[in-house]
Amino acid sequence: MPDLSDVAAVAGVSKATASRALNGSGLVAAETAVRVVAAAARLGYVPNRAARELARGRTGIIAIVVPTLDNAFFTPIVAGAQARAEEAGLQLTVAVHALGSTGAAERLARQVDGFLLVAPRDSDTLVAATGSTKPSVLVDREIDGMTSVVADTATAFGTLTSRLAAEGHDRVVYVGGPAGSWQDRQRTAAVRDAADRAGAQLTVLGPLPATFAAGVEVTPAVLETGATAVVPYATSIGLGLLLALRSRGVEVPRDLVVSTEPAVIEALGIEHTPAVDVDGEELGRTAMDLLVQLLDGQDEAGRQVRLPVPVRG
Amino acid sequence: MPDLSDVAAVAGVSKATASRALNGSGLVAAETAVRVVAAAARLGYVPNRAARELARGRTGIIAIVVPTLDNAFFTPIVAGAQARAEEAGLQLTVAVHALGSTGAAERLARQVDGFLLVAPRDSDTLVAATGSTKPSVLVDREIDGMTSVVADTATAFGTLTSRLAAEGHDRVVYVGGPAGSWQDRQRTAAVRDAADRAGAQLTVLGPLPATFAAGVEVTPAVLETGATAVVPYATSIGLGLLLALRSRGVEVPRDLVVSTEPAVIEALGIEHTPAVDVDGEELGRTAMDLLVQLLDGQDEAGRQVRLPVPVRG
DNA sequence: AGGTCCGATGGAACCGGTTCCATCGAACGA
DNA sequence: TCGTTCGATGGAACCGGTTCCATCGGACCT
Repeated sequence: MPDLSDVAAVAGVSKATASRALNGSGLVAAETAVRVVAAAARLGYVPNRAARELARGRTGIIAIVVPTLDNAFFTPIVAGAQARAEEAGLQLTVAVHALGSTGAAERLARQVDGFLLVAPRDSDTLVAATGSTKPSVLVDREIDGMTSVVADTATAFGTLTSRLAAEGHDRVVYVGGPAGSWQDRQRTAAVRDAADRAGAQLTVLGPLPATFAAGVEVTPAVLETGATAVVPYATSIGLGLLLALRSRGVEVPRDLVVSTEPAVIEALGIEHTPAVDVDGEELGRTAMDLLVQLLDGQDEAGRQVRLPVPVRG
Repeated sequence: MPDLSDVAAVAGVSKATASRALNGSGLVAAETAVRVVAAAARLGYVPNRAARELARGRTGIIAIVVPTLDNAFFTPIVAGAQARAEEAGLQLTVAVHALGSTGAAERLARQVDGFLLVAPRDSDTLVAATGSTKPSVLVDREIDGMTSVVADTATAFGTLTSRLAAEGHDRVVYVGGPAGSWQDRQRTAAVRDAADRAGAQLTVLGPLPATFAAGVEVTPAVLETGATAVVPYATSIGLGLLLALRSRGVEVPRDLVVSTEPAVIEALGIEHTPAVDVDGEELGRTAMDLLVQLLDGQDEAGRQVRLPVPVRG
């Protein structure tokens, strides 16, 4: 395995210069830099991560903490963050719900440069505590003083509800998401507000996990309300609902309107069913961008970004 | 931040002894060890990962390479592997489909101690090449000479097909999985074999991605075959199929039998629909166990484990 | 009682980079 | 023309552990 000394020797310079040349510090003469880079390429030199970490005092690793992997909503976020991390020369390690477990977050904090906290369901104080150990960016949750990026689904859910009401649905059900979910609280408030404003009657069900099975299971409760439109917290719930409704012979969207993922609605040939469309990858990318800026000291903690969410259909 | 020297100083021993005591090498006097451990605890000492890696020449990181995160089947595998990794004091980093992309696998290889290659869809030679850079365990694929663990779904799919045929279904459709999938090849062969043996007519559709949307989209083709039973490659495909069939007024399982995830079948109140039940977490755990044994030199590469897969319903 | 062997421990080299500080030469100004 | 300054480079310390090798003292053997 070639070594920095090997590269330096081949290029005819010292380790110090070789290091500077390869990291683009700009303090090396242009032609020297070229020579070093060429030598590195020829030898197939790959820097030793551990040595670099030790010398720099930084790990180059970012932890992305998600509450669960069950929810398909999180995977595009991870993918988006991953893509940006790679561009920035950072590694991403996925941790599932480390905040609650005793000491896990503290231990993790020593091994990473920063956190991406995705939709944590813990208390504000606990989240803030974790966030203060290392530069952190919140995703899909806002807490004063912490940098965050959220999909503005609350507004979208409000719009959706207003539109349904305008189309004549005067009894609406909102099927809520996981307990402790900040987004669920925002959406519930927005839906309630829109329903009140339009004079529609609203029933709120939940909390329940954002899974297909939960959607299937909640169906009887939904039908009991006598509502003609359903707004589910997540796509997965909506799909379970849809399948269970069809299985019971309820025609969608004639008898009941369910809003869910546009792609599936289209594939099923359902028309006139409005739905919200969240771009998870964009969320992940933005979060990582914000974190990189924090790490570089280009930005102070506390910035709050809201990505607009279109309502389609 | 307390240092190993600090711990040593407090315990009244040298760095060397402190190191040995904390790593349980057994070469330290019992009482000395106790003293060191106590000192470390009191100071809140946490070893510096980078320094340890550099000195040991090992990273303590395992990469789990999955072809995509779209497929819900992979998340329990990751979760299972993660759990075992934690127990073994290893970190797990998730990489999406790094094998194909140029040089990505080589770069990754330098930063990890081993690979968990989950259902890779590349050629045998490419997979073997990656596997030879570091100790590796294949999941849901077998290649001669490489350690692997697979869910024996081929047998389960065969059993399933036989059972369907025995129940009177003489026209069966197998809806195949992703292109290049080893499991898909195994299952196709097993299903074909069982169908032939039972004298049933078999149509094979695919390849297609293991997604809900794909299940919805393939439905017309399934109905065209005139079959009375469908065996889908994955649960997600089965669910899409189920929803689309119900949407078209096809009664399941009266008019058509679809085999998919037991939990959902139960929730929908469908009876008499056999299905295979893969334990992804177990797969992940076993894979990590095998890898740990490889790393410890307790085992030679090449061992092949097959986990039995029950057919339920 | 003297020599040998072994267990416990300390000193120091080493892993492979980064970066501070010193040095050197050339260009520039007086 | 000589001194000053600045850019480029090299030497060496350092990051924080691990581990080889040497040392030391006590128990055991003859």
